Amino acid sequence: MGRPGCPARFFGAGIAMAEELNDRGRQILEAIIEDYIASAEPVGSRAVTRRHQMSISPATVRNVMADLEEMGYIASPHTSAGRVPTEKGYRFYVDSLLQLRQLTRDEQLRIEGHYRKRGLRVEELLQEAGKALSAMSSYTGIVMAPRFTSTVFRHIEFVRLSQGRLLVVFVTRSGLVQNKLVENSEDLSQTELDQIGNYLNRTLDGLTMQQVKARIIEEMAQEKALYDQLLQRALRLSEVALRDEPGGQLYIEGTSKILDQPEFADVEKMRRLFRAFEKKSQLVELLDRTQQAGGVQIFIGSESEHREIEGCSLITANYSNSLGTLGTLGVIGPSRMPYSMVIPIVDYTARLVSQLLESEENG
Amino acid sequence: MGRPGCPARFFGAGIAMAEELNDRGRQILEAIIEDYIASAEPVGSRAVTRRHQMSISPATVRNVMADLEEMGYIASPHTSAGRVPTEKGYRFYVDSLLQLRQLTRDEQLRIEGHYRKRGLRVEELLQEAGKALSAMSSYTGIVMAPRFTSTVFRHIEFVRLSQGRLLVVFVTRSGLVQNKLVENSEDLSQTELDQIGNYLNRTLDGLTMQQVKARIIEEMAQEKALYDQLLQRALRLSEVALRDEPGGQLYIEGTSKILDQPEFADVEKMRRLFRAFEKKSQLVELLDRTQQAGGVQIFIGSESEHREIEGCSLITANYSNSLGTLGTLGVIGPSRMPYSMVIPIVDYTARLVSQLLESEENG
DNA sequence: CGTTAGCACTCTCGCCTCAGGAGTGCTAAG
DNA sequence: CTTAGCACTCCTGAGGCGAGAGTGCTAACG
Repeated sequence: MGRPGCPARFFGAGIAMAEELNDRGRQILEAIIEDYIASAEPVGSRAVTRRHQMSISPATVRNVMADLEEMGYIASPHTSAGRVPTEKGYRFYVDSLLQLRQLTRDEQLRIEGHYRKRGLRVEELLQEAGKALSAMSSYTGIVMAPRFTSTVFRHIEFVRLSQGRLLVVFVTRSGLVQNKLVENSEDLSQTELDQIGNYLNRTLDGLTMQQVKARIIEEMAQEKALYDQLLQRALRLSEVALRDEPGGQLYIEGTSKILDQPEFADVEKMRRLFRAFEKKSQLVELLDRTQQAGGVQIFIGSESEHREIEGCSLITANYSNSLGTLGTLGVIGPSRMPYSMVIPIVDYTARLVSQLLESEENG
Repeated sequence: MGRPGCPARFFGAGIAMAEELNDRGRQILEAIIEDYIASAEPVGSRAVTRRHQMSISPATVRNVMADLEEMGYIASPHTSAGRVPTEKGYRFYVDSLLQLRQLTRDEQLRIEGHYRKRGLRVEELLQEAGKALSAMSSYTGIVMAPRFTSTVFRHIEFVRLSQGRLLVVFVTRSGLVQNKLVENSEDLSQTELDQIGNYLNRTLDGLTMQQVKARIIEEMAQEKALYDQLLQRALRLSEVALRDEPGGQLYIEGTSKILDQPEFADVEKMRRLFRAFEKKSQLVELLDRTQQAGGVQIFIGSESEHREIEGCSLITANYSNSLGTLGTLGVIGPSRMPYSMVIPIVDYTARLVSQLLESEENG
């Protein structure tokens, strides 16, 4: 990333493909894809020669295009239209042909401008990131809040709401607040809850949530818990509170940008996509899968195995702190997307968000 | 509400109109509107006589329709199409003609079913309400979280994040959690913050946020604050924390339902509407205005003074606790909407949410 | 005087045709 | 292997046409 002039390699693979294609083939495929990205219209053989000043005739291009079609990189909507890239075509383009643009200083500043406001809470920061992604790319921005397990414990608080019902409030070191309702058969007074809270705050400060969980299970197994009622209660309560962690909050910004894309003039396609936006769980699952790998990842169309986002691509990157990956953010738009532009935007945003969160943690 | 067979009167007014129209005129207007609501297609004179078994001829109906058109209740898209209700027509219908349906027991149960899950936090409850509204009405559900000022203070907590930056977490009695980042020139230790928190929790429990604010200002004016450093800090901190209250969170559910409506086959209209959904601030403002009045309120088209939702109607009701109005919820859909059905749904949901929140508060 | 039947008129909509244009694949020549 | 030429296919938009729906007007009717 950030090395202009150097083709990148992304999630998914087109290893064998490179062999099949000679230099001219690649060049023509690139021309077709870039023209199509720019115009959203099928690209004919003449357009290729004209726009890219190649020293070959349209007829030659046609021969090559026929080969490309047979290999599955492009397809024609009907006999006498030009050619349109297939998913395989985009994949090859992204893996082997794409020259990433360097963001200009001005673009960087525009992205950073979204975070200028003082006193942004983490939630607001993430939402702003979504807006920034959308505004810069003209597509839909997606930001997944940090996975709970990867955050660092800072504070816990138990608030008694009513008989047996209490609210557990967690604060992470970066200032992310999450809360959970717990129904507890044993009705503890607020004073008792405060004691428990104090104990846990003293004990757990600075651990990751994962470590917190491990610690609690470990301590529960130890014998001394049996004799110390406060400890016992504290462990039981926090175990319940941590049992099923809150699902990663998802921020989706700029959905209306999708309406501007010509490929979604078809209402049915659009409806599917919007349904997908509403059913966030699937997206969360998809984004979750990207968390293993680092760097920028690209899903093209059906590679994501979600039919709802047919014809769409998803570009994601992780943001992280010194301890590791926190969450994922990215852009979703039509497969016909200026990757050379959007990829650096996503990449830069991820770095920026990482930085900002890091600085929040360290003040 | 809930008195079937009894025309209702809603926000906005058609006072003088009732005089202009004789019984037959009303009957025909009602027939036109109901047919149009059912079919989304212009209604002709024959359709009126046929579907509603009137003992008058189409020619007579035509005469009446011409009058209705002149009075501005209906309009024709072009010379030889049927008639379509105007905003004024809908308004008159809603104010004077509409017979509200009683929800069946089954429908009530279906609404209630959305809240069956145990351990719903307030945030989740409100989101579920949005989903329920959308699912029951087939339009878009909107729920505005309680205005901060009208909630009841339960707990406050200050968490030090880093040098001079701290997070204030409020919990309301119903279990709503809100947090705010405060930059404080004086760097207080966590122990000091805890002291301050304890003090405020003892002092403010059970007051509404409005009262809390008043109390703080009052105490700040008193002399004793000058001599007690803890008190002084507590007051100053909480004043900062309360300074500009967090804007009411807005839950919008079921936006994709809009895509199913024939009136939004026009992409441009749809785009405007989705933009409006994204710019939540306008909607919040609109909903805010409804908070003064009680009961169910109806905005038809441009009555809301927001061009974005042209062709749409908004049906809202407040939910409340024993102390007064908390927030607003409702449904947004095309003006061509089965009001007799949607109004009871909104009304019932508002009552249900009020009840559920009330029971949360009292356990 | 209100109501109704009849009728000419208007407008939309779907369907067809037709010409123009774009782009292809094939063939044969360079 | 490349290229020019050409016949062919298919989409697109314009224009024309008939069917259908619905209207407004007029004149007759009770």
